[in-house]
Parts: sequence; structure tokens; C-alpha cells
Amino acid sequence: MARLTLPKKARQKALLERLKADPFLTDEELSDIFHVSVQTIRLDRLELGIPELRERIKSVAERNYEKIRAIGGPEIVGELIELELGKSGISMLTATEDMVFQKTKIVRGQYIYAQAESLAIAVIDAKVALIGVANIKYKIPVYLGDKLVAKAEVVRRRGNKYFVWVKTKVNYQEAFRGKFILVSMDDGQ
Amino acid sequence: MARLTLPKKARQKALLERLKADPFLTDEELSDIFHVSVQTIRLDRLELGIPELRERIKSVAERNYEKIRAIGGPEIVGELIELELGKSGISMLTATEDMVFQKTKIVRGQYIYAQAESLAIAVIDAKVALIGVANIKYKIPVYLGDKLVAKAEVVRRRGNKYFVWVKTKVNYQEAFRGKFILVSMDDGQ
DNA sequence: CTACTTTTAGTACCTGGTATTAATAGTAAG
DNA sequence: CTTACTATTAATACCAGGTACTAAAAGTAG
Repeated sequence: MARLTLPKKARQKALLERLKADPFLTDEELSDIFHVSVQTIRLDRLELGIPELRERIKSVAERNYEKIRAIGGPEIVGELIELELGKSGISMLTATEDMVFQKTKIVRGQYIYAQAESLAIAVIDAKVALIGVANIKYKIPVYLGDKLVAKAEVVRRRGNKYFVWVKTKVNYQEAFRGKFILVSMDDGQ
Repeated sequence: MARLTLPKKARQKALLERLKADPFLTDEELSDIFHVSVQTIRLDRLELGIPELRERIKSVAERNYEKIRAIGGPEIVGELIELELGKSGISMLTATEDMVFQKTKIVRGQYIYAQAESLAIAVIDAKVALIGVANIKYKIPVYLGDKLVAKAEVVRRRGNKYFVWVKTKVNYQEAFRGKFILVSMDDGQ
């Protein structure tokens, strides 16, 4: 990709992108890629405030250590702020880089949905299964960095069936709403 | 936790567990924890085949780097099997450990939803935004290891609004269905 | 030609190790 | 008590991938 020796500014820009794509490159490997000396690479990193390889690796490891827990690990997506079991709950989620479309920086619906669904399940204090969702609406787009505040309310209970409304707001504006229908499995299958 | 100096075997066992819980500890920190010299820790690691700190960090970083890409990276959740732009598409997703509830091994709805939503967006060949979803139903639970085959079909188009039905089957049985309403943003806005 | 930026080179030093050799401490058996 | 053996610790040379700093060389514009 970087065939010729680029001028300083262009090289530094390319360096940034290159390391974002692959943070596992040593200065020596980078000096090969950009056809400059190792010292030049170091100088570039210094000017750009890019830490050394080991620090980069470490931060990737740490960041992802948390992230894996944030996505796959916990029972709930986002941070639980308030919870009244069987009645209502509030959770907050900050939209990070990996949740958005690269081009538009708009958060993918699946994350907004995941926050809402997991909150709906959390407010029902029992082994539940989601059996249906109705009338989901995405009202305004959510962008990178936005804070999603989801509020769930159990609106009706019929036997072991629960109806939970979840409304998500961004900057006090409703961005998402949906009705979740859950069934408790505590007794009888 | 480890108050006294443990005998060799016990210490090595504790060391293994300790590093599994926190791989970011240097030999020096470990020697403090277990009240032995740095050399003893090194000897233990050698005998147990535990790599050095940097290698541990690196492998954590690499392992998780892939996982992040698998979840947040690509435009589509699951593997695209068939695609007729503007008409229909099929994608497949195998339910892995991190998609299920620990206790029940049932796949969280959010993953099934994510596969469906991303497929719905993929079949529309334009910059689209999801504005609404209707009538989502989860018919049968999906378990760890199951193969989810999602089929999307554009059922109607009205101006820049698209209506896409997505049905997901597991073992030829319908497990999920939902209608996605998308709006194209190519011209206007 | 001069002034200034950019690049490269060189050196001392750092962390967190590996690899190896050797000394020391602890303990059980004869 | 001495011997034998294991476990522990110490010491030293070396390595990768750097930081921090100084200085020389090359490139470029006025």
C-alpha cells in the first residue's frame, strides 16, 4: 500500500491508520513498511502520542478484557442504574466505536435492542424466556458517544406472562421503544 | 489469600489459578504475593509451561481482537450464504458459548435479533436506517450449538421505505420471525 | 549560500524477562 | 552426625523493544 516514501504529514496519518488496523507492529516492522528509519518512526510516534508496542498490546488486552465481559459475559447489556424487581428498571449504555456503522457513526439497532431486551429480562425476577416483541420503533438515530438511558416498566401480568415496555432516551429524547412479552418458566416447563 | 509460604505443589497450583484470574502480573509481583523469590516464580512458570508476562498479555490481546471483530466488526452477524440484492438473502449463524445464558444454555434473543437485523439491512443495497420493527416472535428456544438459518425477503417497497420479513429456522423449524421497516437515505436528508 | 526542517545515527538506560551455573537451606535416611 | 536429595535463592550474561537525549547528515526553501 505505502509504496513510495511519503512526506512527513501523510506518513504520520498513514501510520495512525496502520496501527489502528494492526496495533501489533514493532517500530522495526513499521520502518520497513514506510521505508524510513526506525528513529523516524519513533519520532513520529512521539509527535503523535502513540505509545510503544507493549503498551498498545496491553491496552488492547485490557480493553477487550472488559469488553468481552460487557458483551458476552453479563446478564445485562449496559449498566444497571435502578431496579425495582417485578416493576421497573433503568440502565445506561454509552455508545462506543464498535457499536456503530463505520461510515455514518450511527449505532446499530442491535445494540439498542440488546440493552432493552436484557433490561426487560432483568426486571422480571425469574427464569424467563422471551417469546415475543411487538411494535419496536427507532425514532431518532443514536450516534457514537451518546448515552442511552433505557427505562423498562412491567405494564401487565397475566398468569406467567409479562408485558414489559422499554423506552430508551438519548439526551431526553426518545430514540427507541418496544414491547417485550416474556413468559416465566419457574413452575411447569 | 496466600498468607503463608505454601509448599511447592500447592504454590504452583495457586500460581496457575492466580494467573488465570489475572494474567497481568509480573514475576516480581507474584514473588511478593507468594512470599518466595523471583527465581522461584520463574522456576515454577518454567515447570508449568507458563509463558512470560508479555506473551500472556499478547495472547489475551490477540484472542480477544478476533472476538471483537466477530461481534462488533463486520457489517453482518453470521455468514452470508445467499444474497439477491433488493430481494432476498440467507445467512447462517452457529450459536456459540458466549451467546447463551449460562444456566439454561438458551441463546439470548439479542443474537438472533442481531443476525436478522443485519441481514435485513444487507439485502437493501443502499444507505439505510432502521426505523421500525414489528411483530417479532420467538417461537422455540435456540440452544448452544444450533445452526440458525435466517432468510430475509423484501416484501414491499413504498418510495424509500422498505418492508423486510426475516424468518429464522433451526433444524427446519421456525424459531424467530420479524418484520423490519427500513428507510433509504440515498437521496434527501 | 544560509536557515530551517526532516531524517538518521549513536549512546546510555529501562523493564521484564530467558538461560545457565552455582551456592545455600531444609529435610529425611542411614 | 553425615550423606543425599530436593527446594530455594543468587548471580551473571544476554535479549527484545523500547525511552530519552545528543548530534550529525540530508533535503528544501528563500
